[in-house]
Amino acid sequence: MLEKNYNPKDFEEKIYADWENSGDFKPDMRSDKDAFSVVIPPPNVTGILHMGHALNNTLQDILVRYNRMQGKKVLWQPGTDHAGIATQMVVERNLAKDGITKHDLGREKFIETVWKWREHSGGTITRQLRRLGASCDWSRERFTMDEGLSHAVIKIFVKMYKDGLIYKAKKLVNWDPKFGTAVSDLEVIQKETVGKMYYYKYPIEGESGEYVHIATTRPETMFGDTAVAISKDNEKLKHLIGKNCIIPIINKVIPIIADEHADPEKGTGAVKITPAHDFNDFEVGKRHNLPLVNVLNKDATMNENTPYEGLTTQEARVKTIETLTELGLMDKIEDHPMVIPYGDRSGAVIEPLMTDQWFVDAPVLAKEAIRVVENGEMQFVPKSYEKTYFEWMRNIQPWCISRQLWWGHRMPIWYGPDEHIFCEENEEAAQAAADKYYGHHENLRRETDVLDTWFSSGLWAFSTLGWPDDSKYLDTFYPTSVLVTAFDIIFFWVARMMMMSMYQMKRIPFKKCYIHGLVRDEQGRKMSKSKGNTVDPMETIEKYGADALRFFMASMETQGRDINLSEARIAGYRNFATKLWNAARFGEMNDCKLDTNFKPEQSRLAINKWIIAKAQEATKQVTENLNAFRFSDAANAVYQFVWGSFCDWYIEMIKPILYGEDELEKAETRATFAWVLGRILIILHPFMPFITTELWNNTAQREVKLIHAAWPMEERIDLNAINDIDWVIELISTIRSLRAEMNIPANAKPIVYLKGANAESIKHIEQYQKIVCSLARLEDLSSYEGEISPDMVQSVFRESVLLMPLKGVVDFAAEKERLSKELANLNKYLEGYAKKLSNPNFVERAPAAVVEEERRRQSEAEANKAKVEAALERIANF
RNA sequence: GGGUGUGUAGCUCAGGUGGUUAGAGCGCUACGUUGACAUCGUAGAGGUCACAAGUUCGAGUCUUGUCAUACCCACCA
Repeated sequence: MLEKNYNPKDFEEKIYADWENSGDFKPDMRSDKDAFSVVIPPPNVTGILHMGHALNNTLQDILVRYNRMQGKKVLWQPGTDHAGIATQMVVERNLAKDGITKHDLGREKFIETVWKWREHSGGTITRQLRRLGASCDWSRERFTMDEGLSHAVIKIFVKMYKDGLIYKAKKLVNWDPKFGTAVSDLEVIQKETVGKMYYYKYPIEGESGEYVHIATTRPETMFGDTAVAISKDNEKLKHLIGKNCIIPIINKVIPIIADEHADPEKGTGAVKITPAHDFNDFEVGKRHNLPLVNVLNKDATMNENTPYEGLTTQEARVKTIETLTELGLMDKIEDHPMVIPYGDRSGAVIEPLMTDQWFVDAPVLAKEAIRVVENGEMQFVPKSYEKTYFEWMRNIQPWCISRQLWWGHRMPIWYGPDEHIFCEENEEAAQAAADKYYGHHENLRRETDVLDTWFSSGLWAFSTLGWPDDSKYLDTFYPTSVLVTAFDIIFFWVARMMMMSMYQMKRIPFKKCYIHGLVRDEQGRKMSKSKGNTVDPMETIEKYGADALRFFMASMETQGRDINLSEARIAGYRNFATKLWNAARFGEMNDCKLDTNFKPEQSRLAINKWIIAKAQEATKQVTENLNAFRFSDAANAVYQFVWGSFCDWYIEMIKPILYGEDELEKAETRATFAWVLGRILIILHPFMPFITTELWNNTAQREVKLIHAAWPMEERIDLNAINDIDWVIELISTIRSLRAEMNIPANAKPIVYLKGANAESIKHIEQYQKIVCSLARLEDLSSYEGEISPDMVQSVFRESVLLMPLKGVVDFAAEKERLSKELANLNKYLEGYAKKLSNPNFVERAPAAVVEEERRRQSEAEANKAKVEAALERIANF
C-alpha cells in the first residue's frame, strides 16, 4: 500500500543504497551492446556540493540513466580532484587558527596534514552526489593524487619532456605573493578599480633643467626601470631619443630608446620601461637587450635593489611620491580607471615576476586539438561554443605548469650538481641516467615544484579508465561519449583535456561536449558566498526531495543558457511528484494491477487506445529530445503527458467505467492504466529516479528493476486513436467554457441538445455519453440530425447550449455582450482572410496546403458568424 | 578595442528548417471540497514578440541599423 502522502524522505536514501549495494551502476562488461561512457568533472575532494554541481550532475545522470535503459554498456566514471591551491589554502587556514604555518611543519608533515584533512572531509561531496541520485560506478572512484593517476601524470610528464613539449624557462610570470607561487593566466582575474596615474619627470643626463616627463600607475617600480621609451614618430619628443636620463633617488643612468610601444597619444608619450615587472616592458626589453632589474621579493615586498627594502608596494609607493615631491620632480596625480590583476583563489594582487618556471608548449599541442574540432570529430553542443574554443586555442600561450606549492604532483625532475636536468619516472632511473651522463656517481637534487592541478585533470578522460596500467576499460569506454560541463571551464579543462588526450591517445577524449550555463539566484545574479545569495542544494533536497530539484534543473536547461533558481518552480515540481504519487494511489485503490500478459495493442476501448497512443507519443518526444540534448523539451514532454493527459483527462474519463458495471471494460481499463503508469515510470525515470523507482516497486511485481527497464523504441503510434478522444476533450472543454461564461451553477445539470450533428459525430457522442455528461456535468446529451463536422463542435455547442431550458439562470445581457464581442472579432478575422485570399501573390506563391487551410478557416469563420448572429437573434426573442 | 549572447504575458522563461488567432510555470481574477490529489480542480484576464528600416505572398523567426543589458578575451605607461 502506498502512503497517503508523497514523502521523498521516506525512500530516497533507501533506494539509492539498494542501487549501489546491488551493483546497478556497474556496466555489464559481458554485454555486446554499444558502450556509453561519461567521466565526471571531478569536484574538489574537500568541496561541498553547490547548485552548479547539482545542475551538472543531474544532466549527466539523465543521460547516463537514459542510455542505461537503452541496454547499453554504461559507465559513469566518478572521482575527485586534489585541487592544489584551493586545498592547500584551506589546510593552511586551519593551521593558522592554531598559530601554525606550513613552514613550522615542514613539507612532509604538511602533506600528511593535507591527506588527513582529505580523510576527514573528503567524502562529503561524493555523499552529496549520491543524495542527488548520481548513478556513478563508485567502485571505480578515482582521485587525481591516487597511485594510478599519479603514475599517469609522471609518465606523461616524462614523455612530454623528452618530446621537448615541456621545458624550463626564466620568464615573467603571474606571481601570487600570498601563496608564493606562479599561476597561469587563467587563474588571474582582472578587476576594474579607480587608481591613480602619477606624472613625474626624470632629469636628462648632462643637460640641467631638461627632463623627460613620464606617467605611471606604479611609481615604486621605477627602481627597476632600465630605459625610457619614446616612439620615433613622436615629433615633440623624438629629439630625446639616444640621450640618457637619470632615475631620481637612486641616481641611476638609463638610456632613452625608440620603441613603438610608446604611443604618442597616451600618457606623456614617454614610457618608463620596467622589463622585470611588466609584460609589455618585458617584450620591449627583449627587443633592446635591456637588463632586467627585479625590485620585488617573492612576498611582494621591496627588495635590496630599492631604497625601501622590506616595505610593501603600497608603502613604497607613498615613500617614492613623497621623495619625488621633495625633489620637485612631481608633475601631477590624477584619478585613473585601471584594471588590477588578482589571484582567483588568494584574492591577492598578482605581480609579474621573473622566475624559473616550467612550461608546456601549448601552441604545438593545440594544433591537433583544433583540428579534431574543425573536422567535427568532437562536437560542441551548443555548436556556438566552438568559436570560443577556437579563439582561445588559436591564440594560446605557453602554459605555466609549475607551482611553488607543496600539495600536488611533484615533478619528476632531478638536478645534478651542475644543474643538468634529468627527467625520469623515478629516482632510480634519474640516478642511472645521471651516472651514465657524468660517468660517475653524483648526488641529485629533486625539483621542489609541483604541477598545476589542471595538468592531472587534463589526463582525466584516459587516466581514470586505467591508462597506463590497465586497458580493459580503456578499450571499451574510450573515447567517452559526452562530456558535460559549464562554459567557464572550457579553457581550464576542456581545452587541456583535448590537448593532452590528442597528444597521448591520438584520439579525442569525448565525442560530444555539452556546455551548460551557470545557476544564478532568483534575480539572475551570480551566486557567491560573499553576496550571501547561495542556496544549498542539500537544503533544497531536504525540503522538496532530490527528484524535484533534478526535474527543475532538467526543465530549465535550454542549451547553454544560464538558469535562475526558482524555489516556487522547484515546489511546483514537488507538486508534480505528488500528483503522480496520487495518480498511482488512484490506480491502487481501483485495483489497476499490472497484467503481464497485457499487450497495449489489445485495448479496444477508444479511451484506452487514446492514452496508450499518447504515452507512446510522449515516449517518442522524450527520446528525440534527449538524443538532441534538449533537456527542457524532454522534461516538459513527460510533464505535459503525466499531468495534462494522464491525470487531467484519462483518470477522469475512466471513472465512469471503473465505477460502472461492465466487467470486461473494467478489466481492460485496469490493465491499461497499469501499463501506462509503468510507461510513465520508465520515461520519467532518468529525470526523477527516486519516486519512479518507489512506485515501480510498490505498484506491481516486476520482472526487472526500473533502472534496467528497457526503454521503448520505434513504436507505431495510432494517430486515429489520438484524434478520437482529442475530439471528445474539445467537446467537453467547450461545454465547460460555456457553462462558466454563462454562469450556469455547478449543481445545475442541464440537458444539452446538439443541433446539427452528423451521423458520425452522433455515433461518437453516443459512445461517450457517460464520460461527457460526467465531466461536463450534464444531465443528458441529445442530438438532432444535420450537417456538421466534428471540428465545428464549438459553434454547435454555442448554439445548443442556448437551447437549454435555462431561463432565469443565464444572464442574457452578459451573454449578448459576449456574443457581440465575438461577432466583432469574427468580422475582423474575416476581413483578414478576405484580404489575404484576394492577394494573387499569396494564392499563386504560397504552398497549396497553406492556401487551402486559409480557405477552410475562412469558411469556418463564416459559419461561426452565422451561428453567432442566429444566437443573438434568439436571445432577442427569448 | 575584439568577440559572444540576451531583450516575447506582472515575474521566470520556451518558441530546431519563416506559414493557425504566439505558448508554459508561477502570480492574478471568478467559481468549486466532484469517491487519487487543496502540494487540488474548472473557467478566465493578461502580449502592437525592445525600436526602426529591409527581404518575402507571409517575419517572434532572416538581413541591416539603433537602444538596452549580460558575459568572455585583450589592453590601458
